[in-house]
Amino acid sequence: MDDRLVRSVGVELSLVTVDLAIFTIRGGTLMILLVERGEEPFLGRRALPGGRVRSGETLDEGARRELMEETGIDGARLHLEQLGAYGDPGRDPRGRVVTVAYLALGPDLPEPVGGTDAAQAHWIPVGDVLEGRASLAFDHERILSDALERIRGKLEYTTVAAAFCPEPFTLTELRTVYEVVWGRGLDPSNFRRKVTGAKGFVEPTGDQRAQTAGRPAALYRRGDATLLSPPLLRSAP
Amino acid sequence: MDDRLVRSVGVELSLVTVDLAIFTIRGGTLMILLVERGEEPFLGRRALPGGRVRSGETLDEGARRELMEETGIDGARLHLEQLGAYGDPGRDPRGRVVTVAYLALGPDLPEPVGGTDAAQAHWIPVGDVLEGRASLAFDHERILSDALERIRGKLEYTTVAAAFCPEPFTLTELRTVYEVVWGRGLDPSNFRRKVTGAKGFVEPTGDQRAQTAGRPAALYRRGDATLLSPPLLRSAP
DNA sequence: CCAAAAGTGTTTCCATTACACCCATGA
DNA sequence: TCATGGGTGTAATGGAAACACTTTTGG
Repeated sequence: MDDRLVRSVGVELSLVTVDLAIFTIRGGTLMILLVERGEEPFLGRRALPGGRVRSGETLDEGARRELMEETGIDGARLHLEQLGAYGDPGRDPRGRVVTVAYLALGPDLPEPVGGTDAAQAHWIPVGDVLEGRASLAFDHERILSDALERIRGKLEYTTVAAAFCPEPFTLTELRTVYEVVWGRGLDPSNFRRKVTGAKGFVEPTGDQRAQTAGRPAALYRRGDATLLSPPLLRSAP
Repeated sequence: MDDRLVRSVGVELSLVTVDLAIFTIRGGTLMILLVERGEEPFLGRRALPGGRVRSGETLDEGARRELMEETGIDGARLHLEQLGAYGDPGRDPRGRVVTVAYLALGPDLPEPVGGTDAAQAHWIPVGDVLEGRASLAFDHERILSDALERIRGKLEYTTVAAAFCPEPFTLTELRTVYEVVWGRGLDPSNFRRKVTGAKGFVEPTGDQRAQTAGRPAALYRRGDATLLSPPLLRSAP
């Protein structure tokens, strides 16, 4: 985008983009999907997938389209919600770019096979980014930490945790979601009571899954409820 | 904004605005600050105050500036937080306008004396709008109801309720905030225990305030804490 | 002294915690 | 039969709900 061009039209216009913070859990680790930038600025640096919003689409539609284009993931299967707008004047060296960040959660998703964009997407442990072992383009680290904080909070009073589990799932798998996101162990028996007692959180399928060892676990699918009340608090009392 | 102009520059550019949902409580009623539009589209219709984001400022700064310009309120004294971005293609008949909505809460604020804009701002009961007795421009009714739902939720697990109270305040005043926003009565004695027991929610000033009748109430000011844990749930159990 | 509003005490109830224990399966 | 993980039972804890009761003021 040419900054002079924008000034010439008389009113301040901005480029509006969507950026996606897509999370999944693989092997007991919380992962974020990042692309390697194929152009300036921040060429070669990792970034959240995203792109321009097109003229006919809503912001949500733009987010789903970018999700598909950059990662090959069908947004219909994911939990997708808006996180917020980020528009500091200095966040993009090319000029004013306002981005609307989205938060997406999905069950163990495949390693994306190069989207239509040249950029290749990869799953990276969230810890690697937050502890400084990988630095992101633009203000994407800020977006990532806001997204993570949002998830941590939402696990308390909603049923979104189930969005991380491929159906059908066991209660241990669901509990692992909480443990990985909160970085804290939960008592299996109390967790079970809470989840099965909350109407509409999970529905038993009636089937079981055999493990390599131990008693087979009952299988569940997601229920209709989205809110969890009373909440399941993360604070250790 | 001229739609053809925007198309002519080759990439999709948008007008980015901020809109403010500013709430206060006056006389036991939750009020929202609305302006009467002085220009097309929606001329004469009520709308949330707001305006264009300027090139050098952050979104937050733009929100505070518009707050000052349109209402004469100094944003430093208010709780102000971003609500989210609204960018449906049809939301403004002039073309694509993405707005970043902000939520502001303040203690019984004065009736604004006409800002720099021609539009005059007035406090309107939120109920009048939500029950259809006043209809708003653009998608501002949607923004208003999202803002209200955000406040209702935030009262549960944060101390923002105190932002509605002019300091110093009594616990009855603080409780009234909850009752007005939630539309439900709370037990005064249990409320008192909860609030005074939560570290950093309110600090006693040591003073008292005499009422027209009854025992004088102790006065408090806001404490340092922003989070309230365990939360104060709105659901009647 | 009475009404009104602030503030305290107490009992009951319910959810969560912590932890002991039982169950079902593979090796 | 033993190790392993799934699942149940239960007593102790702590917060919240309900409501009776006391205190302090103005009329």
